[in-house]
Amino acid sequence: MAIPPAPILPDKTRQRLIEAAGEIFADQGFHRATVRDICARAGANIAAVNYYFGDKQSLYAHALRYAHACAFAKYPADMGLPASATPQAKLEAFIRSFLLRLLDAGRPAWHARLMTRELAEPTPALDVLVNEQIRPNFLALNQIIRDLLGPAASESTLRMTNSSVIGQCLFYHFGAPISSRLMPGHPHTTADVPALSAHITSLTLAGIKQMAKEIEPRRARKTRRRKEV
Amino acid sequence: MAIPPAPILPDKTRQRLIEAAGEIFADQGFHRATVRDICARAGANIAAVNYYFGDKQSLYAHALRYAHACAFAKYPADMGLPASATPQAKLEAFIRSFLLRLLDAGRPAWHARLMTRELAEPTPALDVLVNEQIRPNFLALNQIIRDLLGPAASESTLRMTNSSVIGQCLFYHFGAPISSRLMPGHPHTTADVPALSAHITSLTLAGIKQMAKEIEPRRARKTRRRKEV
DNA sequence: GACAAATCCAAACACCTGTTTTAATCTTCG
DNA sequence: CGAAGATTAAAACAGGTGTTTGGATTTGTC
Repeated sequence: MAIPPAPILPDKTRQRLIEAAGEIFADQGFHRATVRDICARAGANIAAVNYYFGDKQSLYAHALRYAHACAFAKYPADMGLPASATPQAKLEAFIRSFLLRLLDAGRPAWHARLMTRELAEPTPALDVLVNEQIRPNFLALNQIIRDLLGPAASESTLRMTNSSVIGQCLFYHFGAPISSRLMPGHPHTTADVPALSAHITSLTLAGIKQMAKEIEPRRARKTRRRKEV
Repeated sequence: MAIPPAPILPDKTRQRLIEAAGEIFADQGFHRATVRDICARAGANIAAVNYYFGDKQSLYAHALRYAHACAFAKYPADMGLPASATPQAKLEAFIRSFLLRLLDAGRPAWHARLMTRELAEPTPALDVLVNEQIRPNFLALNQIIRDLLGPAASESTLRMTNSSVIGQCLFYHFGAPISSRLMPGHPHTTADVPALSAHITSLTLAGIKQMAKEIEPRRARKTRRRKEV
């Protein structure tokens, strides 16, 4: 279960296969990527993938899980914020870590690209990924937004606001093929993350503030009079 | 250039090939889809794709363009709004038409799925699609948001707000594989579009309003005093 | 150093792919 | 009708795929 956070063990063939697979699956896709290419890049024989993983699909599943674990290890969703932080700060941290994972071009840069492919064509590996890694993250965001919206907000409002946050973040990776064609010369990197996360956070907070206001027009004045911290 | 808006000509092999191709490419992906499957579904011989389109890639390009044209013909971006409508109304129409194109499960339901795959792995066909169909739509949104933000807003603010709108919309199609696993039993259809577009519009407008306020703290009072229509 | 297990290797297997070829059939129209 | 052209059909082609095999090599352990 515990996956090494700094996984540079250049000697182990199995590990080299996982990393080569992540890289090649990410920019070729599952079907176009060939085990021959993967083994060549890993410096291993063609039979190695069968020896260590059984088949190509299983190797893919391992690569996907590994990439995600690396990305979350590098940029944890709470960015080290204490539990006592304000919901606003937590939301900003969530968004920032999300964007960093999506835009980082560092070591496991394939993480986001693998995810994109998984969304275009889900494989069985997605189910375990959602349950093991995505769901806890999702629930954390849910709680942050619930704190901001207040208890009076409906479940559907909560869900939609959730989707708005995630959608805004994802677009900076997903939409890249279109953005780069519409506006060449404006590729996004981790250097842009502070500005992007500030924008998404403030836009979302403004929306949430208005929703909260619309929802509880006849609540006790007291709760409305105290401006949020 | 003009593509028939109601393209049910059951007899023409070429047209049947395009439609079968759109369907199969959409749920198999370019590489996994086989010309044998496509021809079988179209009731044509294997050599037909070579006869009519030259090769598989060219057939794919035709199917992609056709699907997009159908979707925009069914749900035009301005939803029939007059040019004199308020920017707020135009924004709502843009978002609503966007969501309808993404969530419609009607005849060319492959449109959005083909697009998802194109984003995961762009092909040469994406370049012409962006230039012919996506760019005009993008510029229209740009203008709407510029009208809402005011002339003082920076280009980067404009771009980011743009991305926020598109990202929120796209997520309801893109994120479906994850949403359906996180929250089974809440699939989105065109029936949800009014609620979704209302949410996205109001959240975005609240964000824009606040940005406009932050940008021009020392402008002539007159422009700020008149509430927007 | 010797034995056994783990690992690696080159080759072959069985299958599926997009594409082409060659001929048969249908359509069009003088 | 009947020839010219457009369309369809069946089969084969050439290449690439994941996977398996059986033996060589390395590694770990006494």
